[in-house]
Amino acid sequence: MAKRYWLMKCEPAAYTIDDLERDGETSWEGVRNYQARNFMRDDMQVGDEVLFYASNADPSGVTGLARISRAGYPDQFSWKKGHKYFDPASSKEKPLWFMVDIAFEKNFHGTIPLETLKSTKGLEQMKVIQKGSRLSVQPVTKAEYDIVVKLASKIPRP
DNA sequence: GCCAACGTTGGC
DNA sequence: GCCAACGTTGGC
Repeated sequence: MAKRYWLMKCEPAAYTIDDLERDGETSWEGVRNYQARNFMRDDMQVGDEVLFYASNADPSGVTGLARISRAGYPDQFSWKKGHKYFDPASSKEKPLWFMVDIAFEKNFHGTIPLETLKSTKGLEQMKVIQKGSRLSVQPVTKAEYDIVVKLASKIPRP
């Protein structure tokens, strides 16, 4: 299957691209949205490219790149009683939720703000710029991905 | 911190 | 199966 492209959101309070750079790789558990789960369970493949998006940030926007390093597998936190991601509807035998692993690829050392994404030609269809879009895992096209990577080169070096 | 938009739940 | 109530997301 051809390589796919994704955008994954995370609040800086929970995890940042700096954390991923330090860790090298991380698991992406805790997604509790069916649409997002389906993408992780059914469509994400090792090697797919990821735009790392910081939500609820100042400013919110894309802060780096990652790559899928493990395709969808059951979110074991969903059946750990007492865990914040516990869901009684999920079990080892019948997992309800899924997760993937992602590997660090690039730290922009800056942010491509949402506002820039909104005003950039070719990105008009991106879900993340639609008002009220809450999907935390969403597909992007190769063209969109390439445009965002190009925008990253314009972020001034720290 | 506010609040609009969204997804989910549950009563009927 | 509808829809009001609720909890959450996320921009500002």
